[in-house]
Amino acid sequence: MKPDAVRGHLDGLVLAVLESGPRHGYAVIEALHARSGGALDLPTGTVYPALRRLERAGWLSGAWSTVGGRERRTYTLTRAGRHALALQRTQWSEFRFVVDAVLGAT
Amino acid sequence: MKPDAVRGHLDGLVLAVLESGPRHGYAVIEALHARSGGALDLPTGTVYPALRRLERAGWLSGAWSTVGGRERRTYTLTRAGRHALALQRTQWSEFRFVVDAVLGAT
DNA sequence: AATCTATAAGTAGATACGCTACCTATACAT
DNA sequence: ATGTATAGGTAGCGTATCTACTTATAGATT
Repeated sequence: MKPDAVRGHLDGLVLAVLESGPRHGYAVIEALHARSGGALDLPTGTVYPALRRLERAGWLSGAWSTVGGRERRTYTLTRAGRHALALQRTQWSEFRFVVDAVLGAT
Repeated sequence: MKPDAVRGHLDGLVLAVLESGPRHGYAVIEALHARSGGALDLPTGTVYPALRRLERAGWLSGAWSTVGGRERRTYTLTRAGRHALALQRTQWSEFRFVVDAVLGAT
């Protein structure tokens, strides 16, 4: 997987793994890794800023807690986030269709 | 189609429309538009620099000609370009699979 | 005791690339 | 004379992702 491929699609991916329940950043990275069959191994420097960005956008709400002596920031999908996720899915669907058509996905 | 979606995938799209034969830049834009069912309407400021970049990479070879009083730069897919296109296709295939898996393309 | 690994959060800065907004020019239709 | 389609291009912006780094705790290993 070339580095820049996820660009423009990361938001949807992050929102999707938070759909099944709240997670903290590190767990989001692990979930992306797991659900992609190991293909996605995104660095913290990519995911943490993305989570903050999505929080600023009102799609996630973040809350601090302490678990096992470690600080965690747990993110929960907001109602707006659910709508955003739905939009991301339709946009992905359209994009996939377009690229398939042009690329000649035989 | 949101602006940045094609990022990281444009090269493959351009190479793909040149697979069926040489085209000049303007015709590449039109071909992308047509083959995407109108979804892709990429500005010259996106496509022209991309063509130059692909030429520098050795994937295209460009040549000037004059048709109907207008200057044209016609781009032809090189052998390396064909290999690059094949690679782009497999990478797209993988990427699509991964995003589908994470996004839960139900 | 010291070191390593896993877990957990983050920031700073660089890079790349697509986009916006321009400019130039010819042919042809209005 | 103006507008539209065709054809080429550049300059600079924005920003999302990546690289590389820091800080910290818990537990395992040496």
